[in-house]
Amino acid sequence: MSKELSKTYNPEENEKKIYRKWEKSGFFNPNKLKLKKNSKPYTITIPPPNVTGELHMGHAMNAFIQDALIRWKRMQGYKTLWLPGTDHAGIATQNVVEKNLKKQGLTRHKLGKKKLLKEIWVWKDKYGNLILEQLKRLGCSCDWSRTAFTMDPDYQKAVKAAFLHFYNKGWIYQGKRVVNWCPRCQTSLSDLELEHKEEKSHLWYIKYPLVKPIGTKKHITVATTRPETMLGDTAVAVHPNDKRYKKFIGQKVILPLTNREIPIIADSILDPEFGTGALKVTPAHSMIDAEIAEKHNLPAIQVISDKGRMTKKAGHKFASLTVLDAREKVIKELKKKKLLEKTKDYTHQIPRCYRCDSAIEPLISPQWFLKMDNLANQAIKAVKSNKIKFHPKRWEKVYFDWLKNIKDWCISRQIWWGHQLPIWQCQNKKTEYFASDKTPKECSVCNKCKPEQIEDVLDTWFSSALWPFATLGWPKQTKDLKEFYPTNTLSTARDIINLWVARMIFSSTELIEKTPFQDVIIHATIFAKNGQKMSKSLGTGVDPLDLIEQYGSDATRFGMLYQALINQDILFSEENILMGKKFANKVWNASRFALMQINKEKIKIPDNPNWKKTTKADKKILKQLNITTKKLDSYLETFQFGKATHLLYDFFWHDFCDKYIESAKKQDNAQTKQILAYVLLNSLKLLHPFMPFVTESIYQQLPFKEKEFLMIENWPK
RNA sequence: GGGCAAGUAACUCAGCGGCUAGAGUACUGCGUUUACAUCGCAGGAGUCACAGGUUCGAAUCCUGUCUUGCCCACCA
Repeated sequence: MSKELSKTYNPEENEKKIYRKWEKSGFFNPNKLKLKKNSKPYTITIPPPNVTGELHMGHAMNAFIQDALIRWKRMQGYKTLWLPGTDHAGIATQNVVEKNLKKQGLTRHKLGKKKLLKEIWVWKDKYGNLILEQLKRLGCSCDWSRTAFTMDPDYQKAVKAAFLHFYNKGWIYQGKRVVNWCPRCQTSLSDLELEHKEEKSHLWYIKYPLVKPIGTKKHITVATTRPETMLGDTAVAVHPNDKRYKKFIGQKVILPLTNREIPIIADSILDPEFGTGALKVTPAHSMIDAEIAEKHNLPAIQVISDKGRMTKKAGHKFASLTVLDAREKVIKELKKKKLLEKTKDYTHQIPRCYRCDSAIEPLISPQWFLKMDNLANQAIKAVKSNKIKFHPKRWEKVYFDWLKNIKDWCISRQIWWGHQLPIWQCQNKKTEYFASDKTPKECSVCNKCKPEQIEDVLDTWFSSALWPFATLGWPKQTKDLKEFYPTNTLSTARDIINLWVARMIFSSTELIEKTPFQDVIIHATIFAKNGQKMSKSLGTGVDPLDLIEQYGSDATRFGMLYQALINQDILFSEENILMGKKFANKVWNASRFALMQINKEKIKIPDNPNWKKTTKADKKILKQLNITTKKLDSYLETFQFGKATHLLYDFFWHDFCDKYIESAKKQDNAQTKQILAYVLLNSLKLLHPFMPFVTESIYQQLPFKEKEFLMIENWPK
């Protein structure tokens, strides 16, 4: 009863209670909604957080956006499904568990594969759903009965089905290529899994003596940032039009420290401006060098191992040294031989593992690739044709730029946690493989041996790419898939536009021949107030759950969405959350006042009111309510959450509280109270997607109408 | 090297051709009027990064410059 309403709004008390009621009601589940006959579905699948994860501000922002949308649509009468779940997040999760084991003095190799996987599953069960619990504190109205995980048994079937589809099309192949190798994680990585960091280093100028001197020239000088790789050089390359080197082309040099003879070749890929214009070619340890080597048919000599140490092929002096030690030694030796011409300071971007920050070692190694040309075109088409729209539109450029210059996707990883490739190796002919989604009874290569499945697992994004449809049951033609697919809206962060969004799009167009969603919202990234990335170690990180504890969930949501304008960055300021808290309190108190009036007189609110004899103030507020409703819809249709919250704030605080409530105090007649109640009820509806808890909690106090939940009330028109 | 975005009050941001450039926070003063001091009223606070240009009129459009952040890229 209203008498019991406290003078100030107490979120802590209300929020947990209300959430429990919602869950109990079952209305998060679309099948339990009471709907009109022809109601259309509206589906969002959540970007599945990693099972390593804790909720950060980006998650919170995204969750608020999705929940606001789904609540709005639910009230509009759609059959709404917001499907939650988590991602096994291959390398990321394995690394976290390995780190944990390290504390106990264990490594994955000591433990072995079976035990490590067991450990990871234990970890997943313990912490994996933590983030989903946290989403409940944010008020997310997900259908928890459909919670999915990217390694569920059904999901595994989807992954195999997708893989076999690509395989049978001939798009999956094995290749020996230079890949990004993380010596710590002991696996290959895709280009998107790298982080480039600036590093101060040197450019070393090394003299390679000519076999036959040309005039006074006794050597050719190459410039390199990685002198240790010279031990694996198989050529020196110059630009064909470079006048300085024309007569060198076709000659040979003696590779210092190894005394191998290697040719001087010409390739137009070179930049004559860089260094000396002559490039040492190390096909086993550089992508560009491998490309040159392929054209010129040069051999590759692997001098660095997958552990990041020099191999025997580097020569006995260097074998088993770390890369950095080898570098030092090479330079020392060169100096001794007077073959080091000079050293220059040089700053460059070096690639690092996005999960463990180790320096990446380009390494030649056998890997599995997915051909991208056809798939990339499908992805381009889906957006060019406007079947999928990005909001804001500018992000389409990022998407197109990547797809236009795409390379084949290296999908194999040498870790243990993930979906093992359904590829089997013939034990008689070890270079022969075949694919099968079940353990094969016999070898389809030799028909004799017992084939073995290869150890590699899939890039974690291969399975994430199937998320919107695998969670609904694909490849089975389930009821859910028929009803809720394609989904409507995807909301996510800009850093996974290519890593994830693009791959979902082509996976869907290829496997299901439908685009997976219509609208892609790329929400602003949240930075600390100083403009830097939020970081725990720098103490600039903000935990959304701390905010919720301090200000309440509604306040946090409202304050954050208030900042969600079309910008691409948000410098987080807590003042906005404070504003949200004050606003929640204002809503609470305006309602408290209205309730006092209404309760006295047992007011009923007509659904389609036909007011008699309205005053100027009455007319004004009713008109403003109408305008606000229409504007709000138009903002939400274009995903402008910031504008929506600004609008509601101004309407409720200034038009309704400051003006109308004040004049209502003076008017004091039965109809005024009805109007007061009517405007309040409709305001609560409009506010609900942005402040679900406090609005629901007030709604539960309203003395009129048969009612269940504000969550499923009719959206005002 | 290429791209994107941003520079407006002390802070975080609106405004994007025409009202004395606005909001929240912070600040100052005054307020116990049947919701709310998490409030109300009033107030101070800004060469709208800089320089040119278009226009009757520019924070807003164009050109250039500077500063900052982010992304992409095989310059060894």
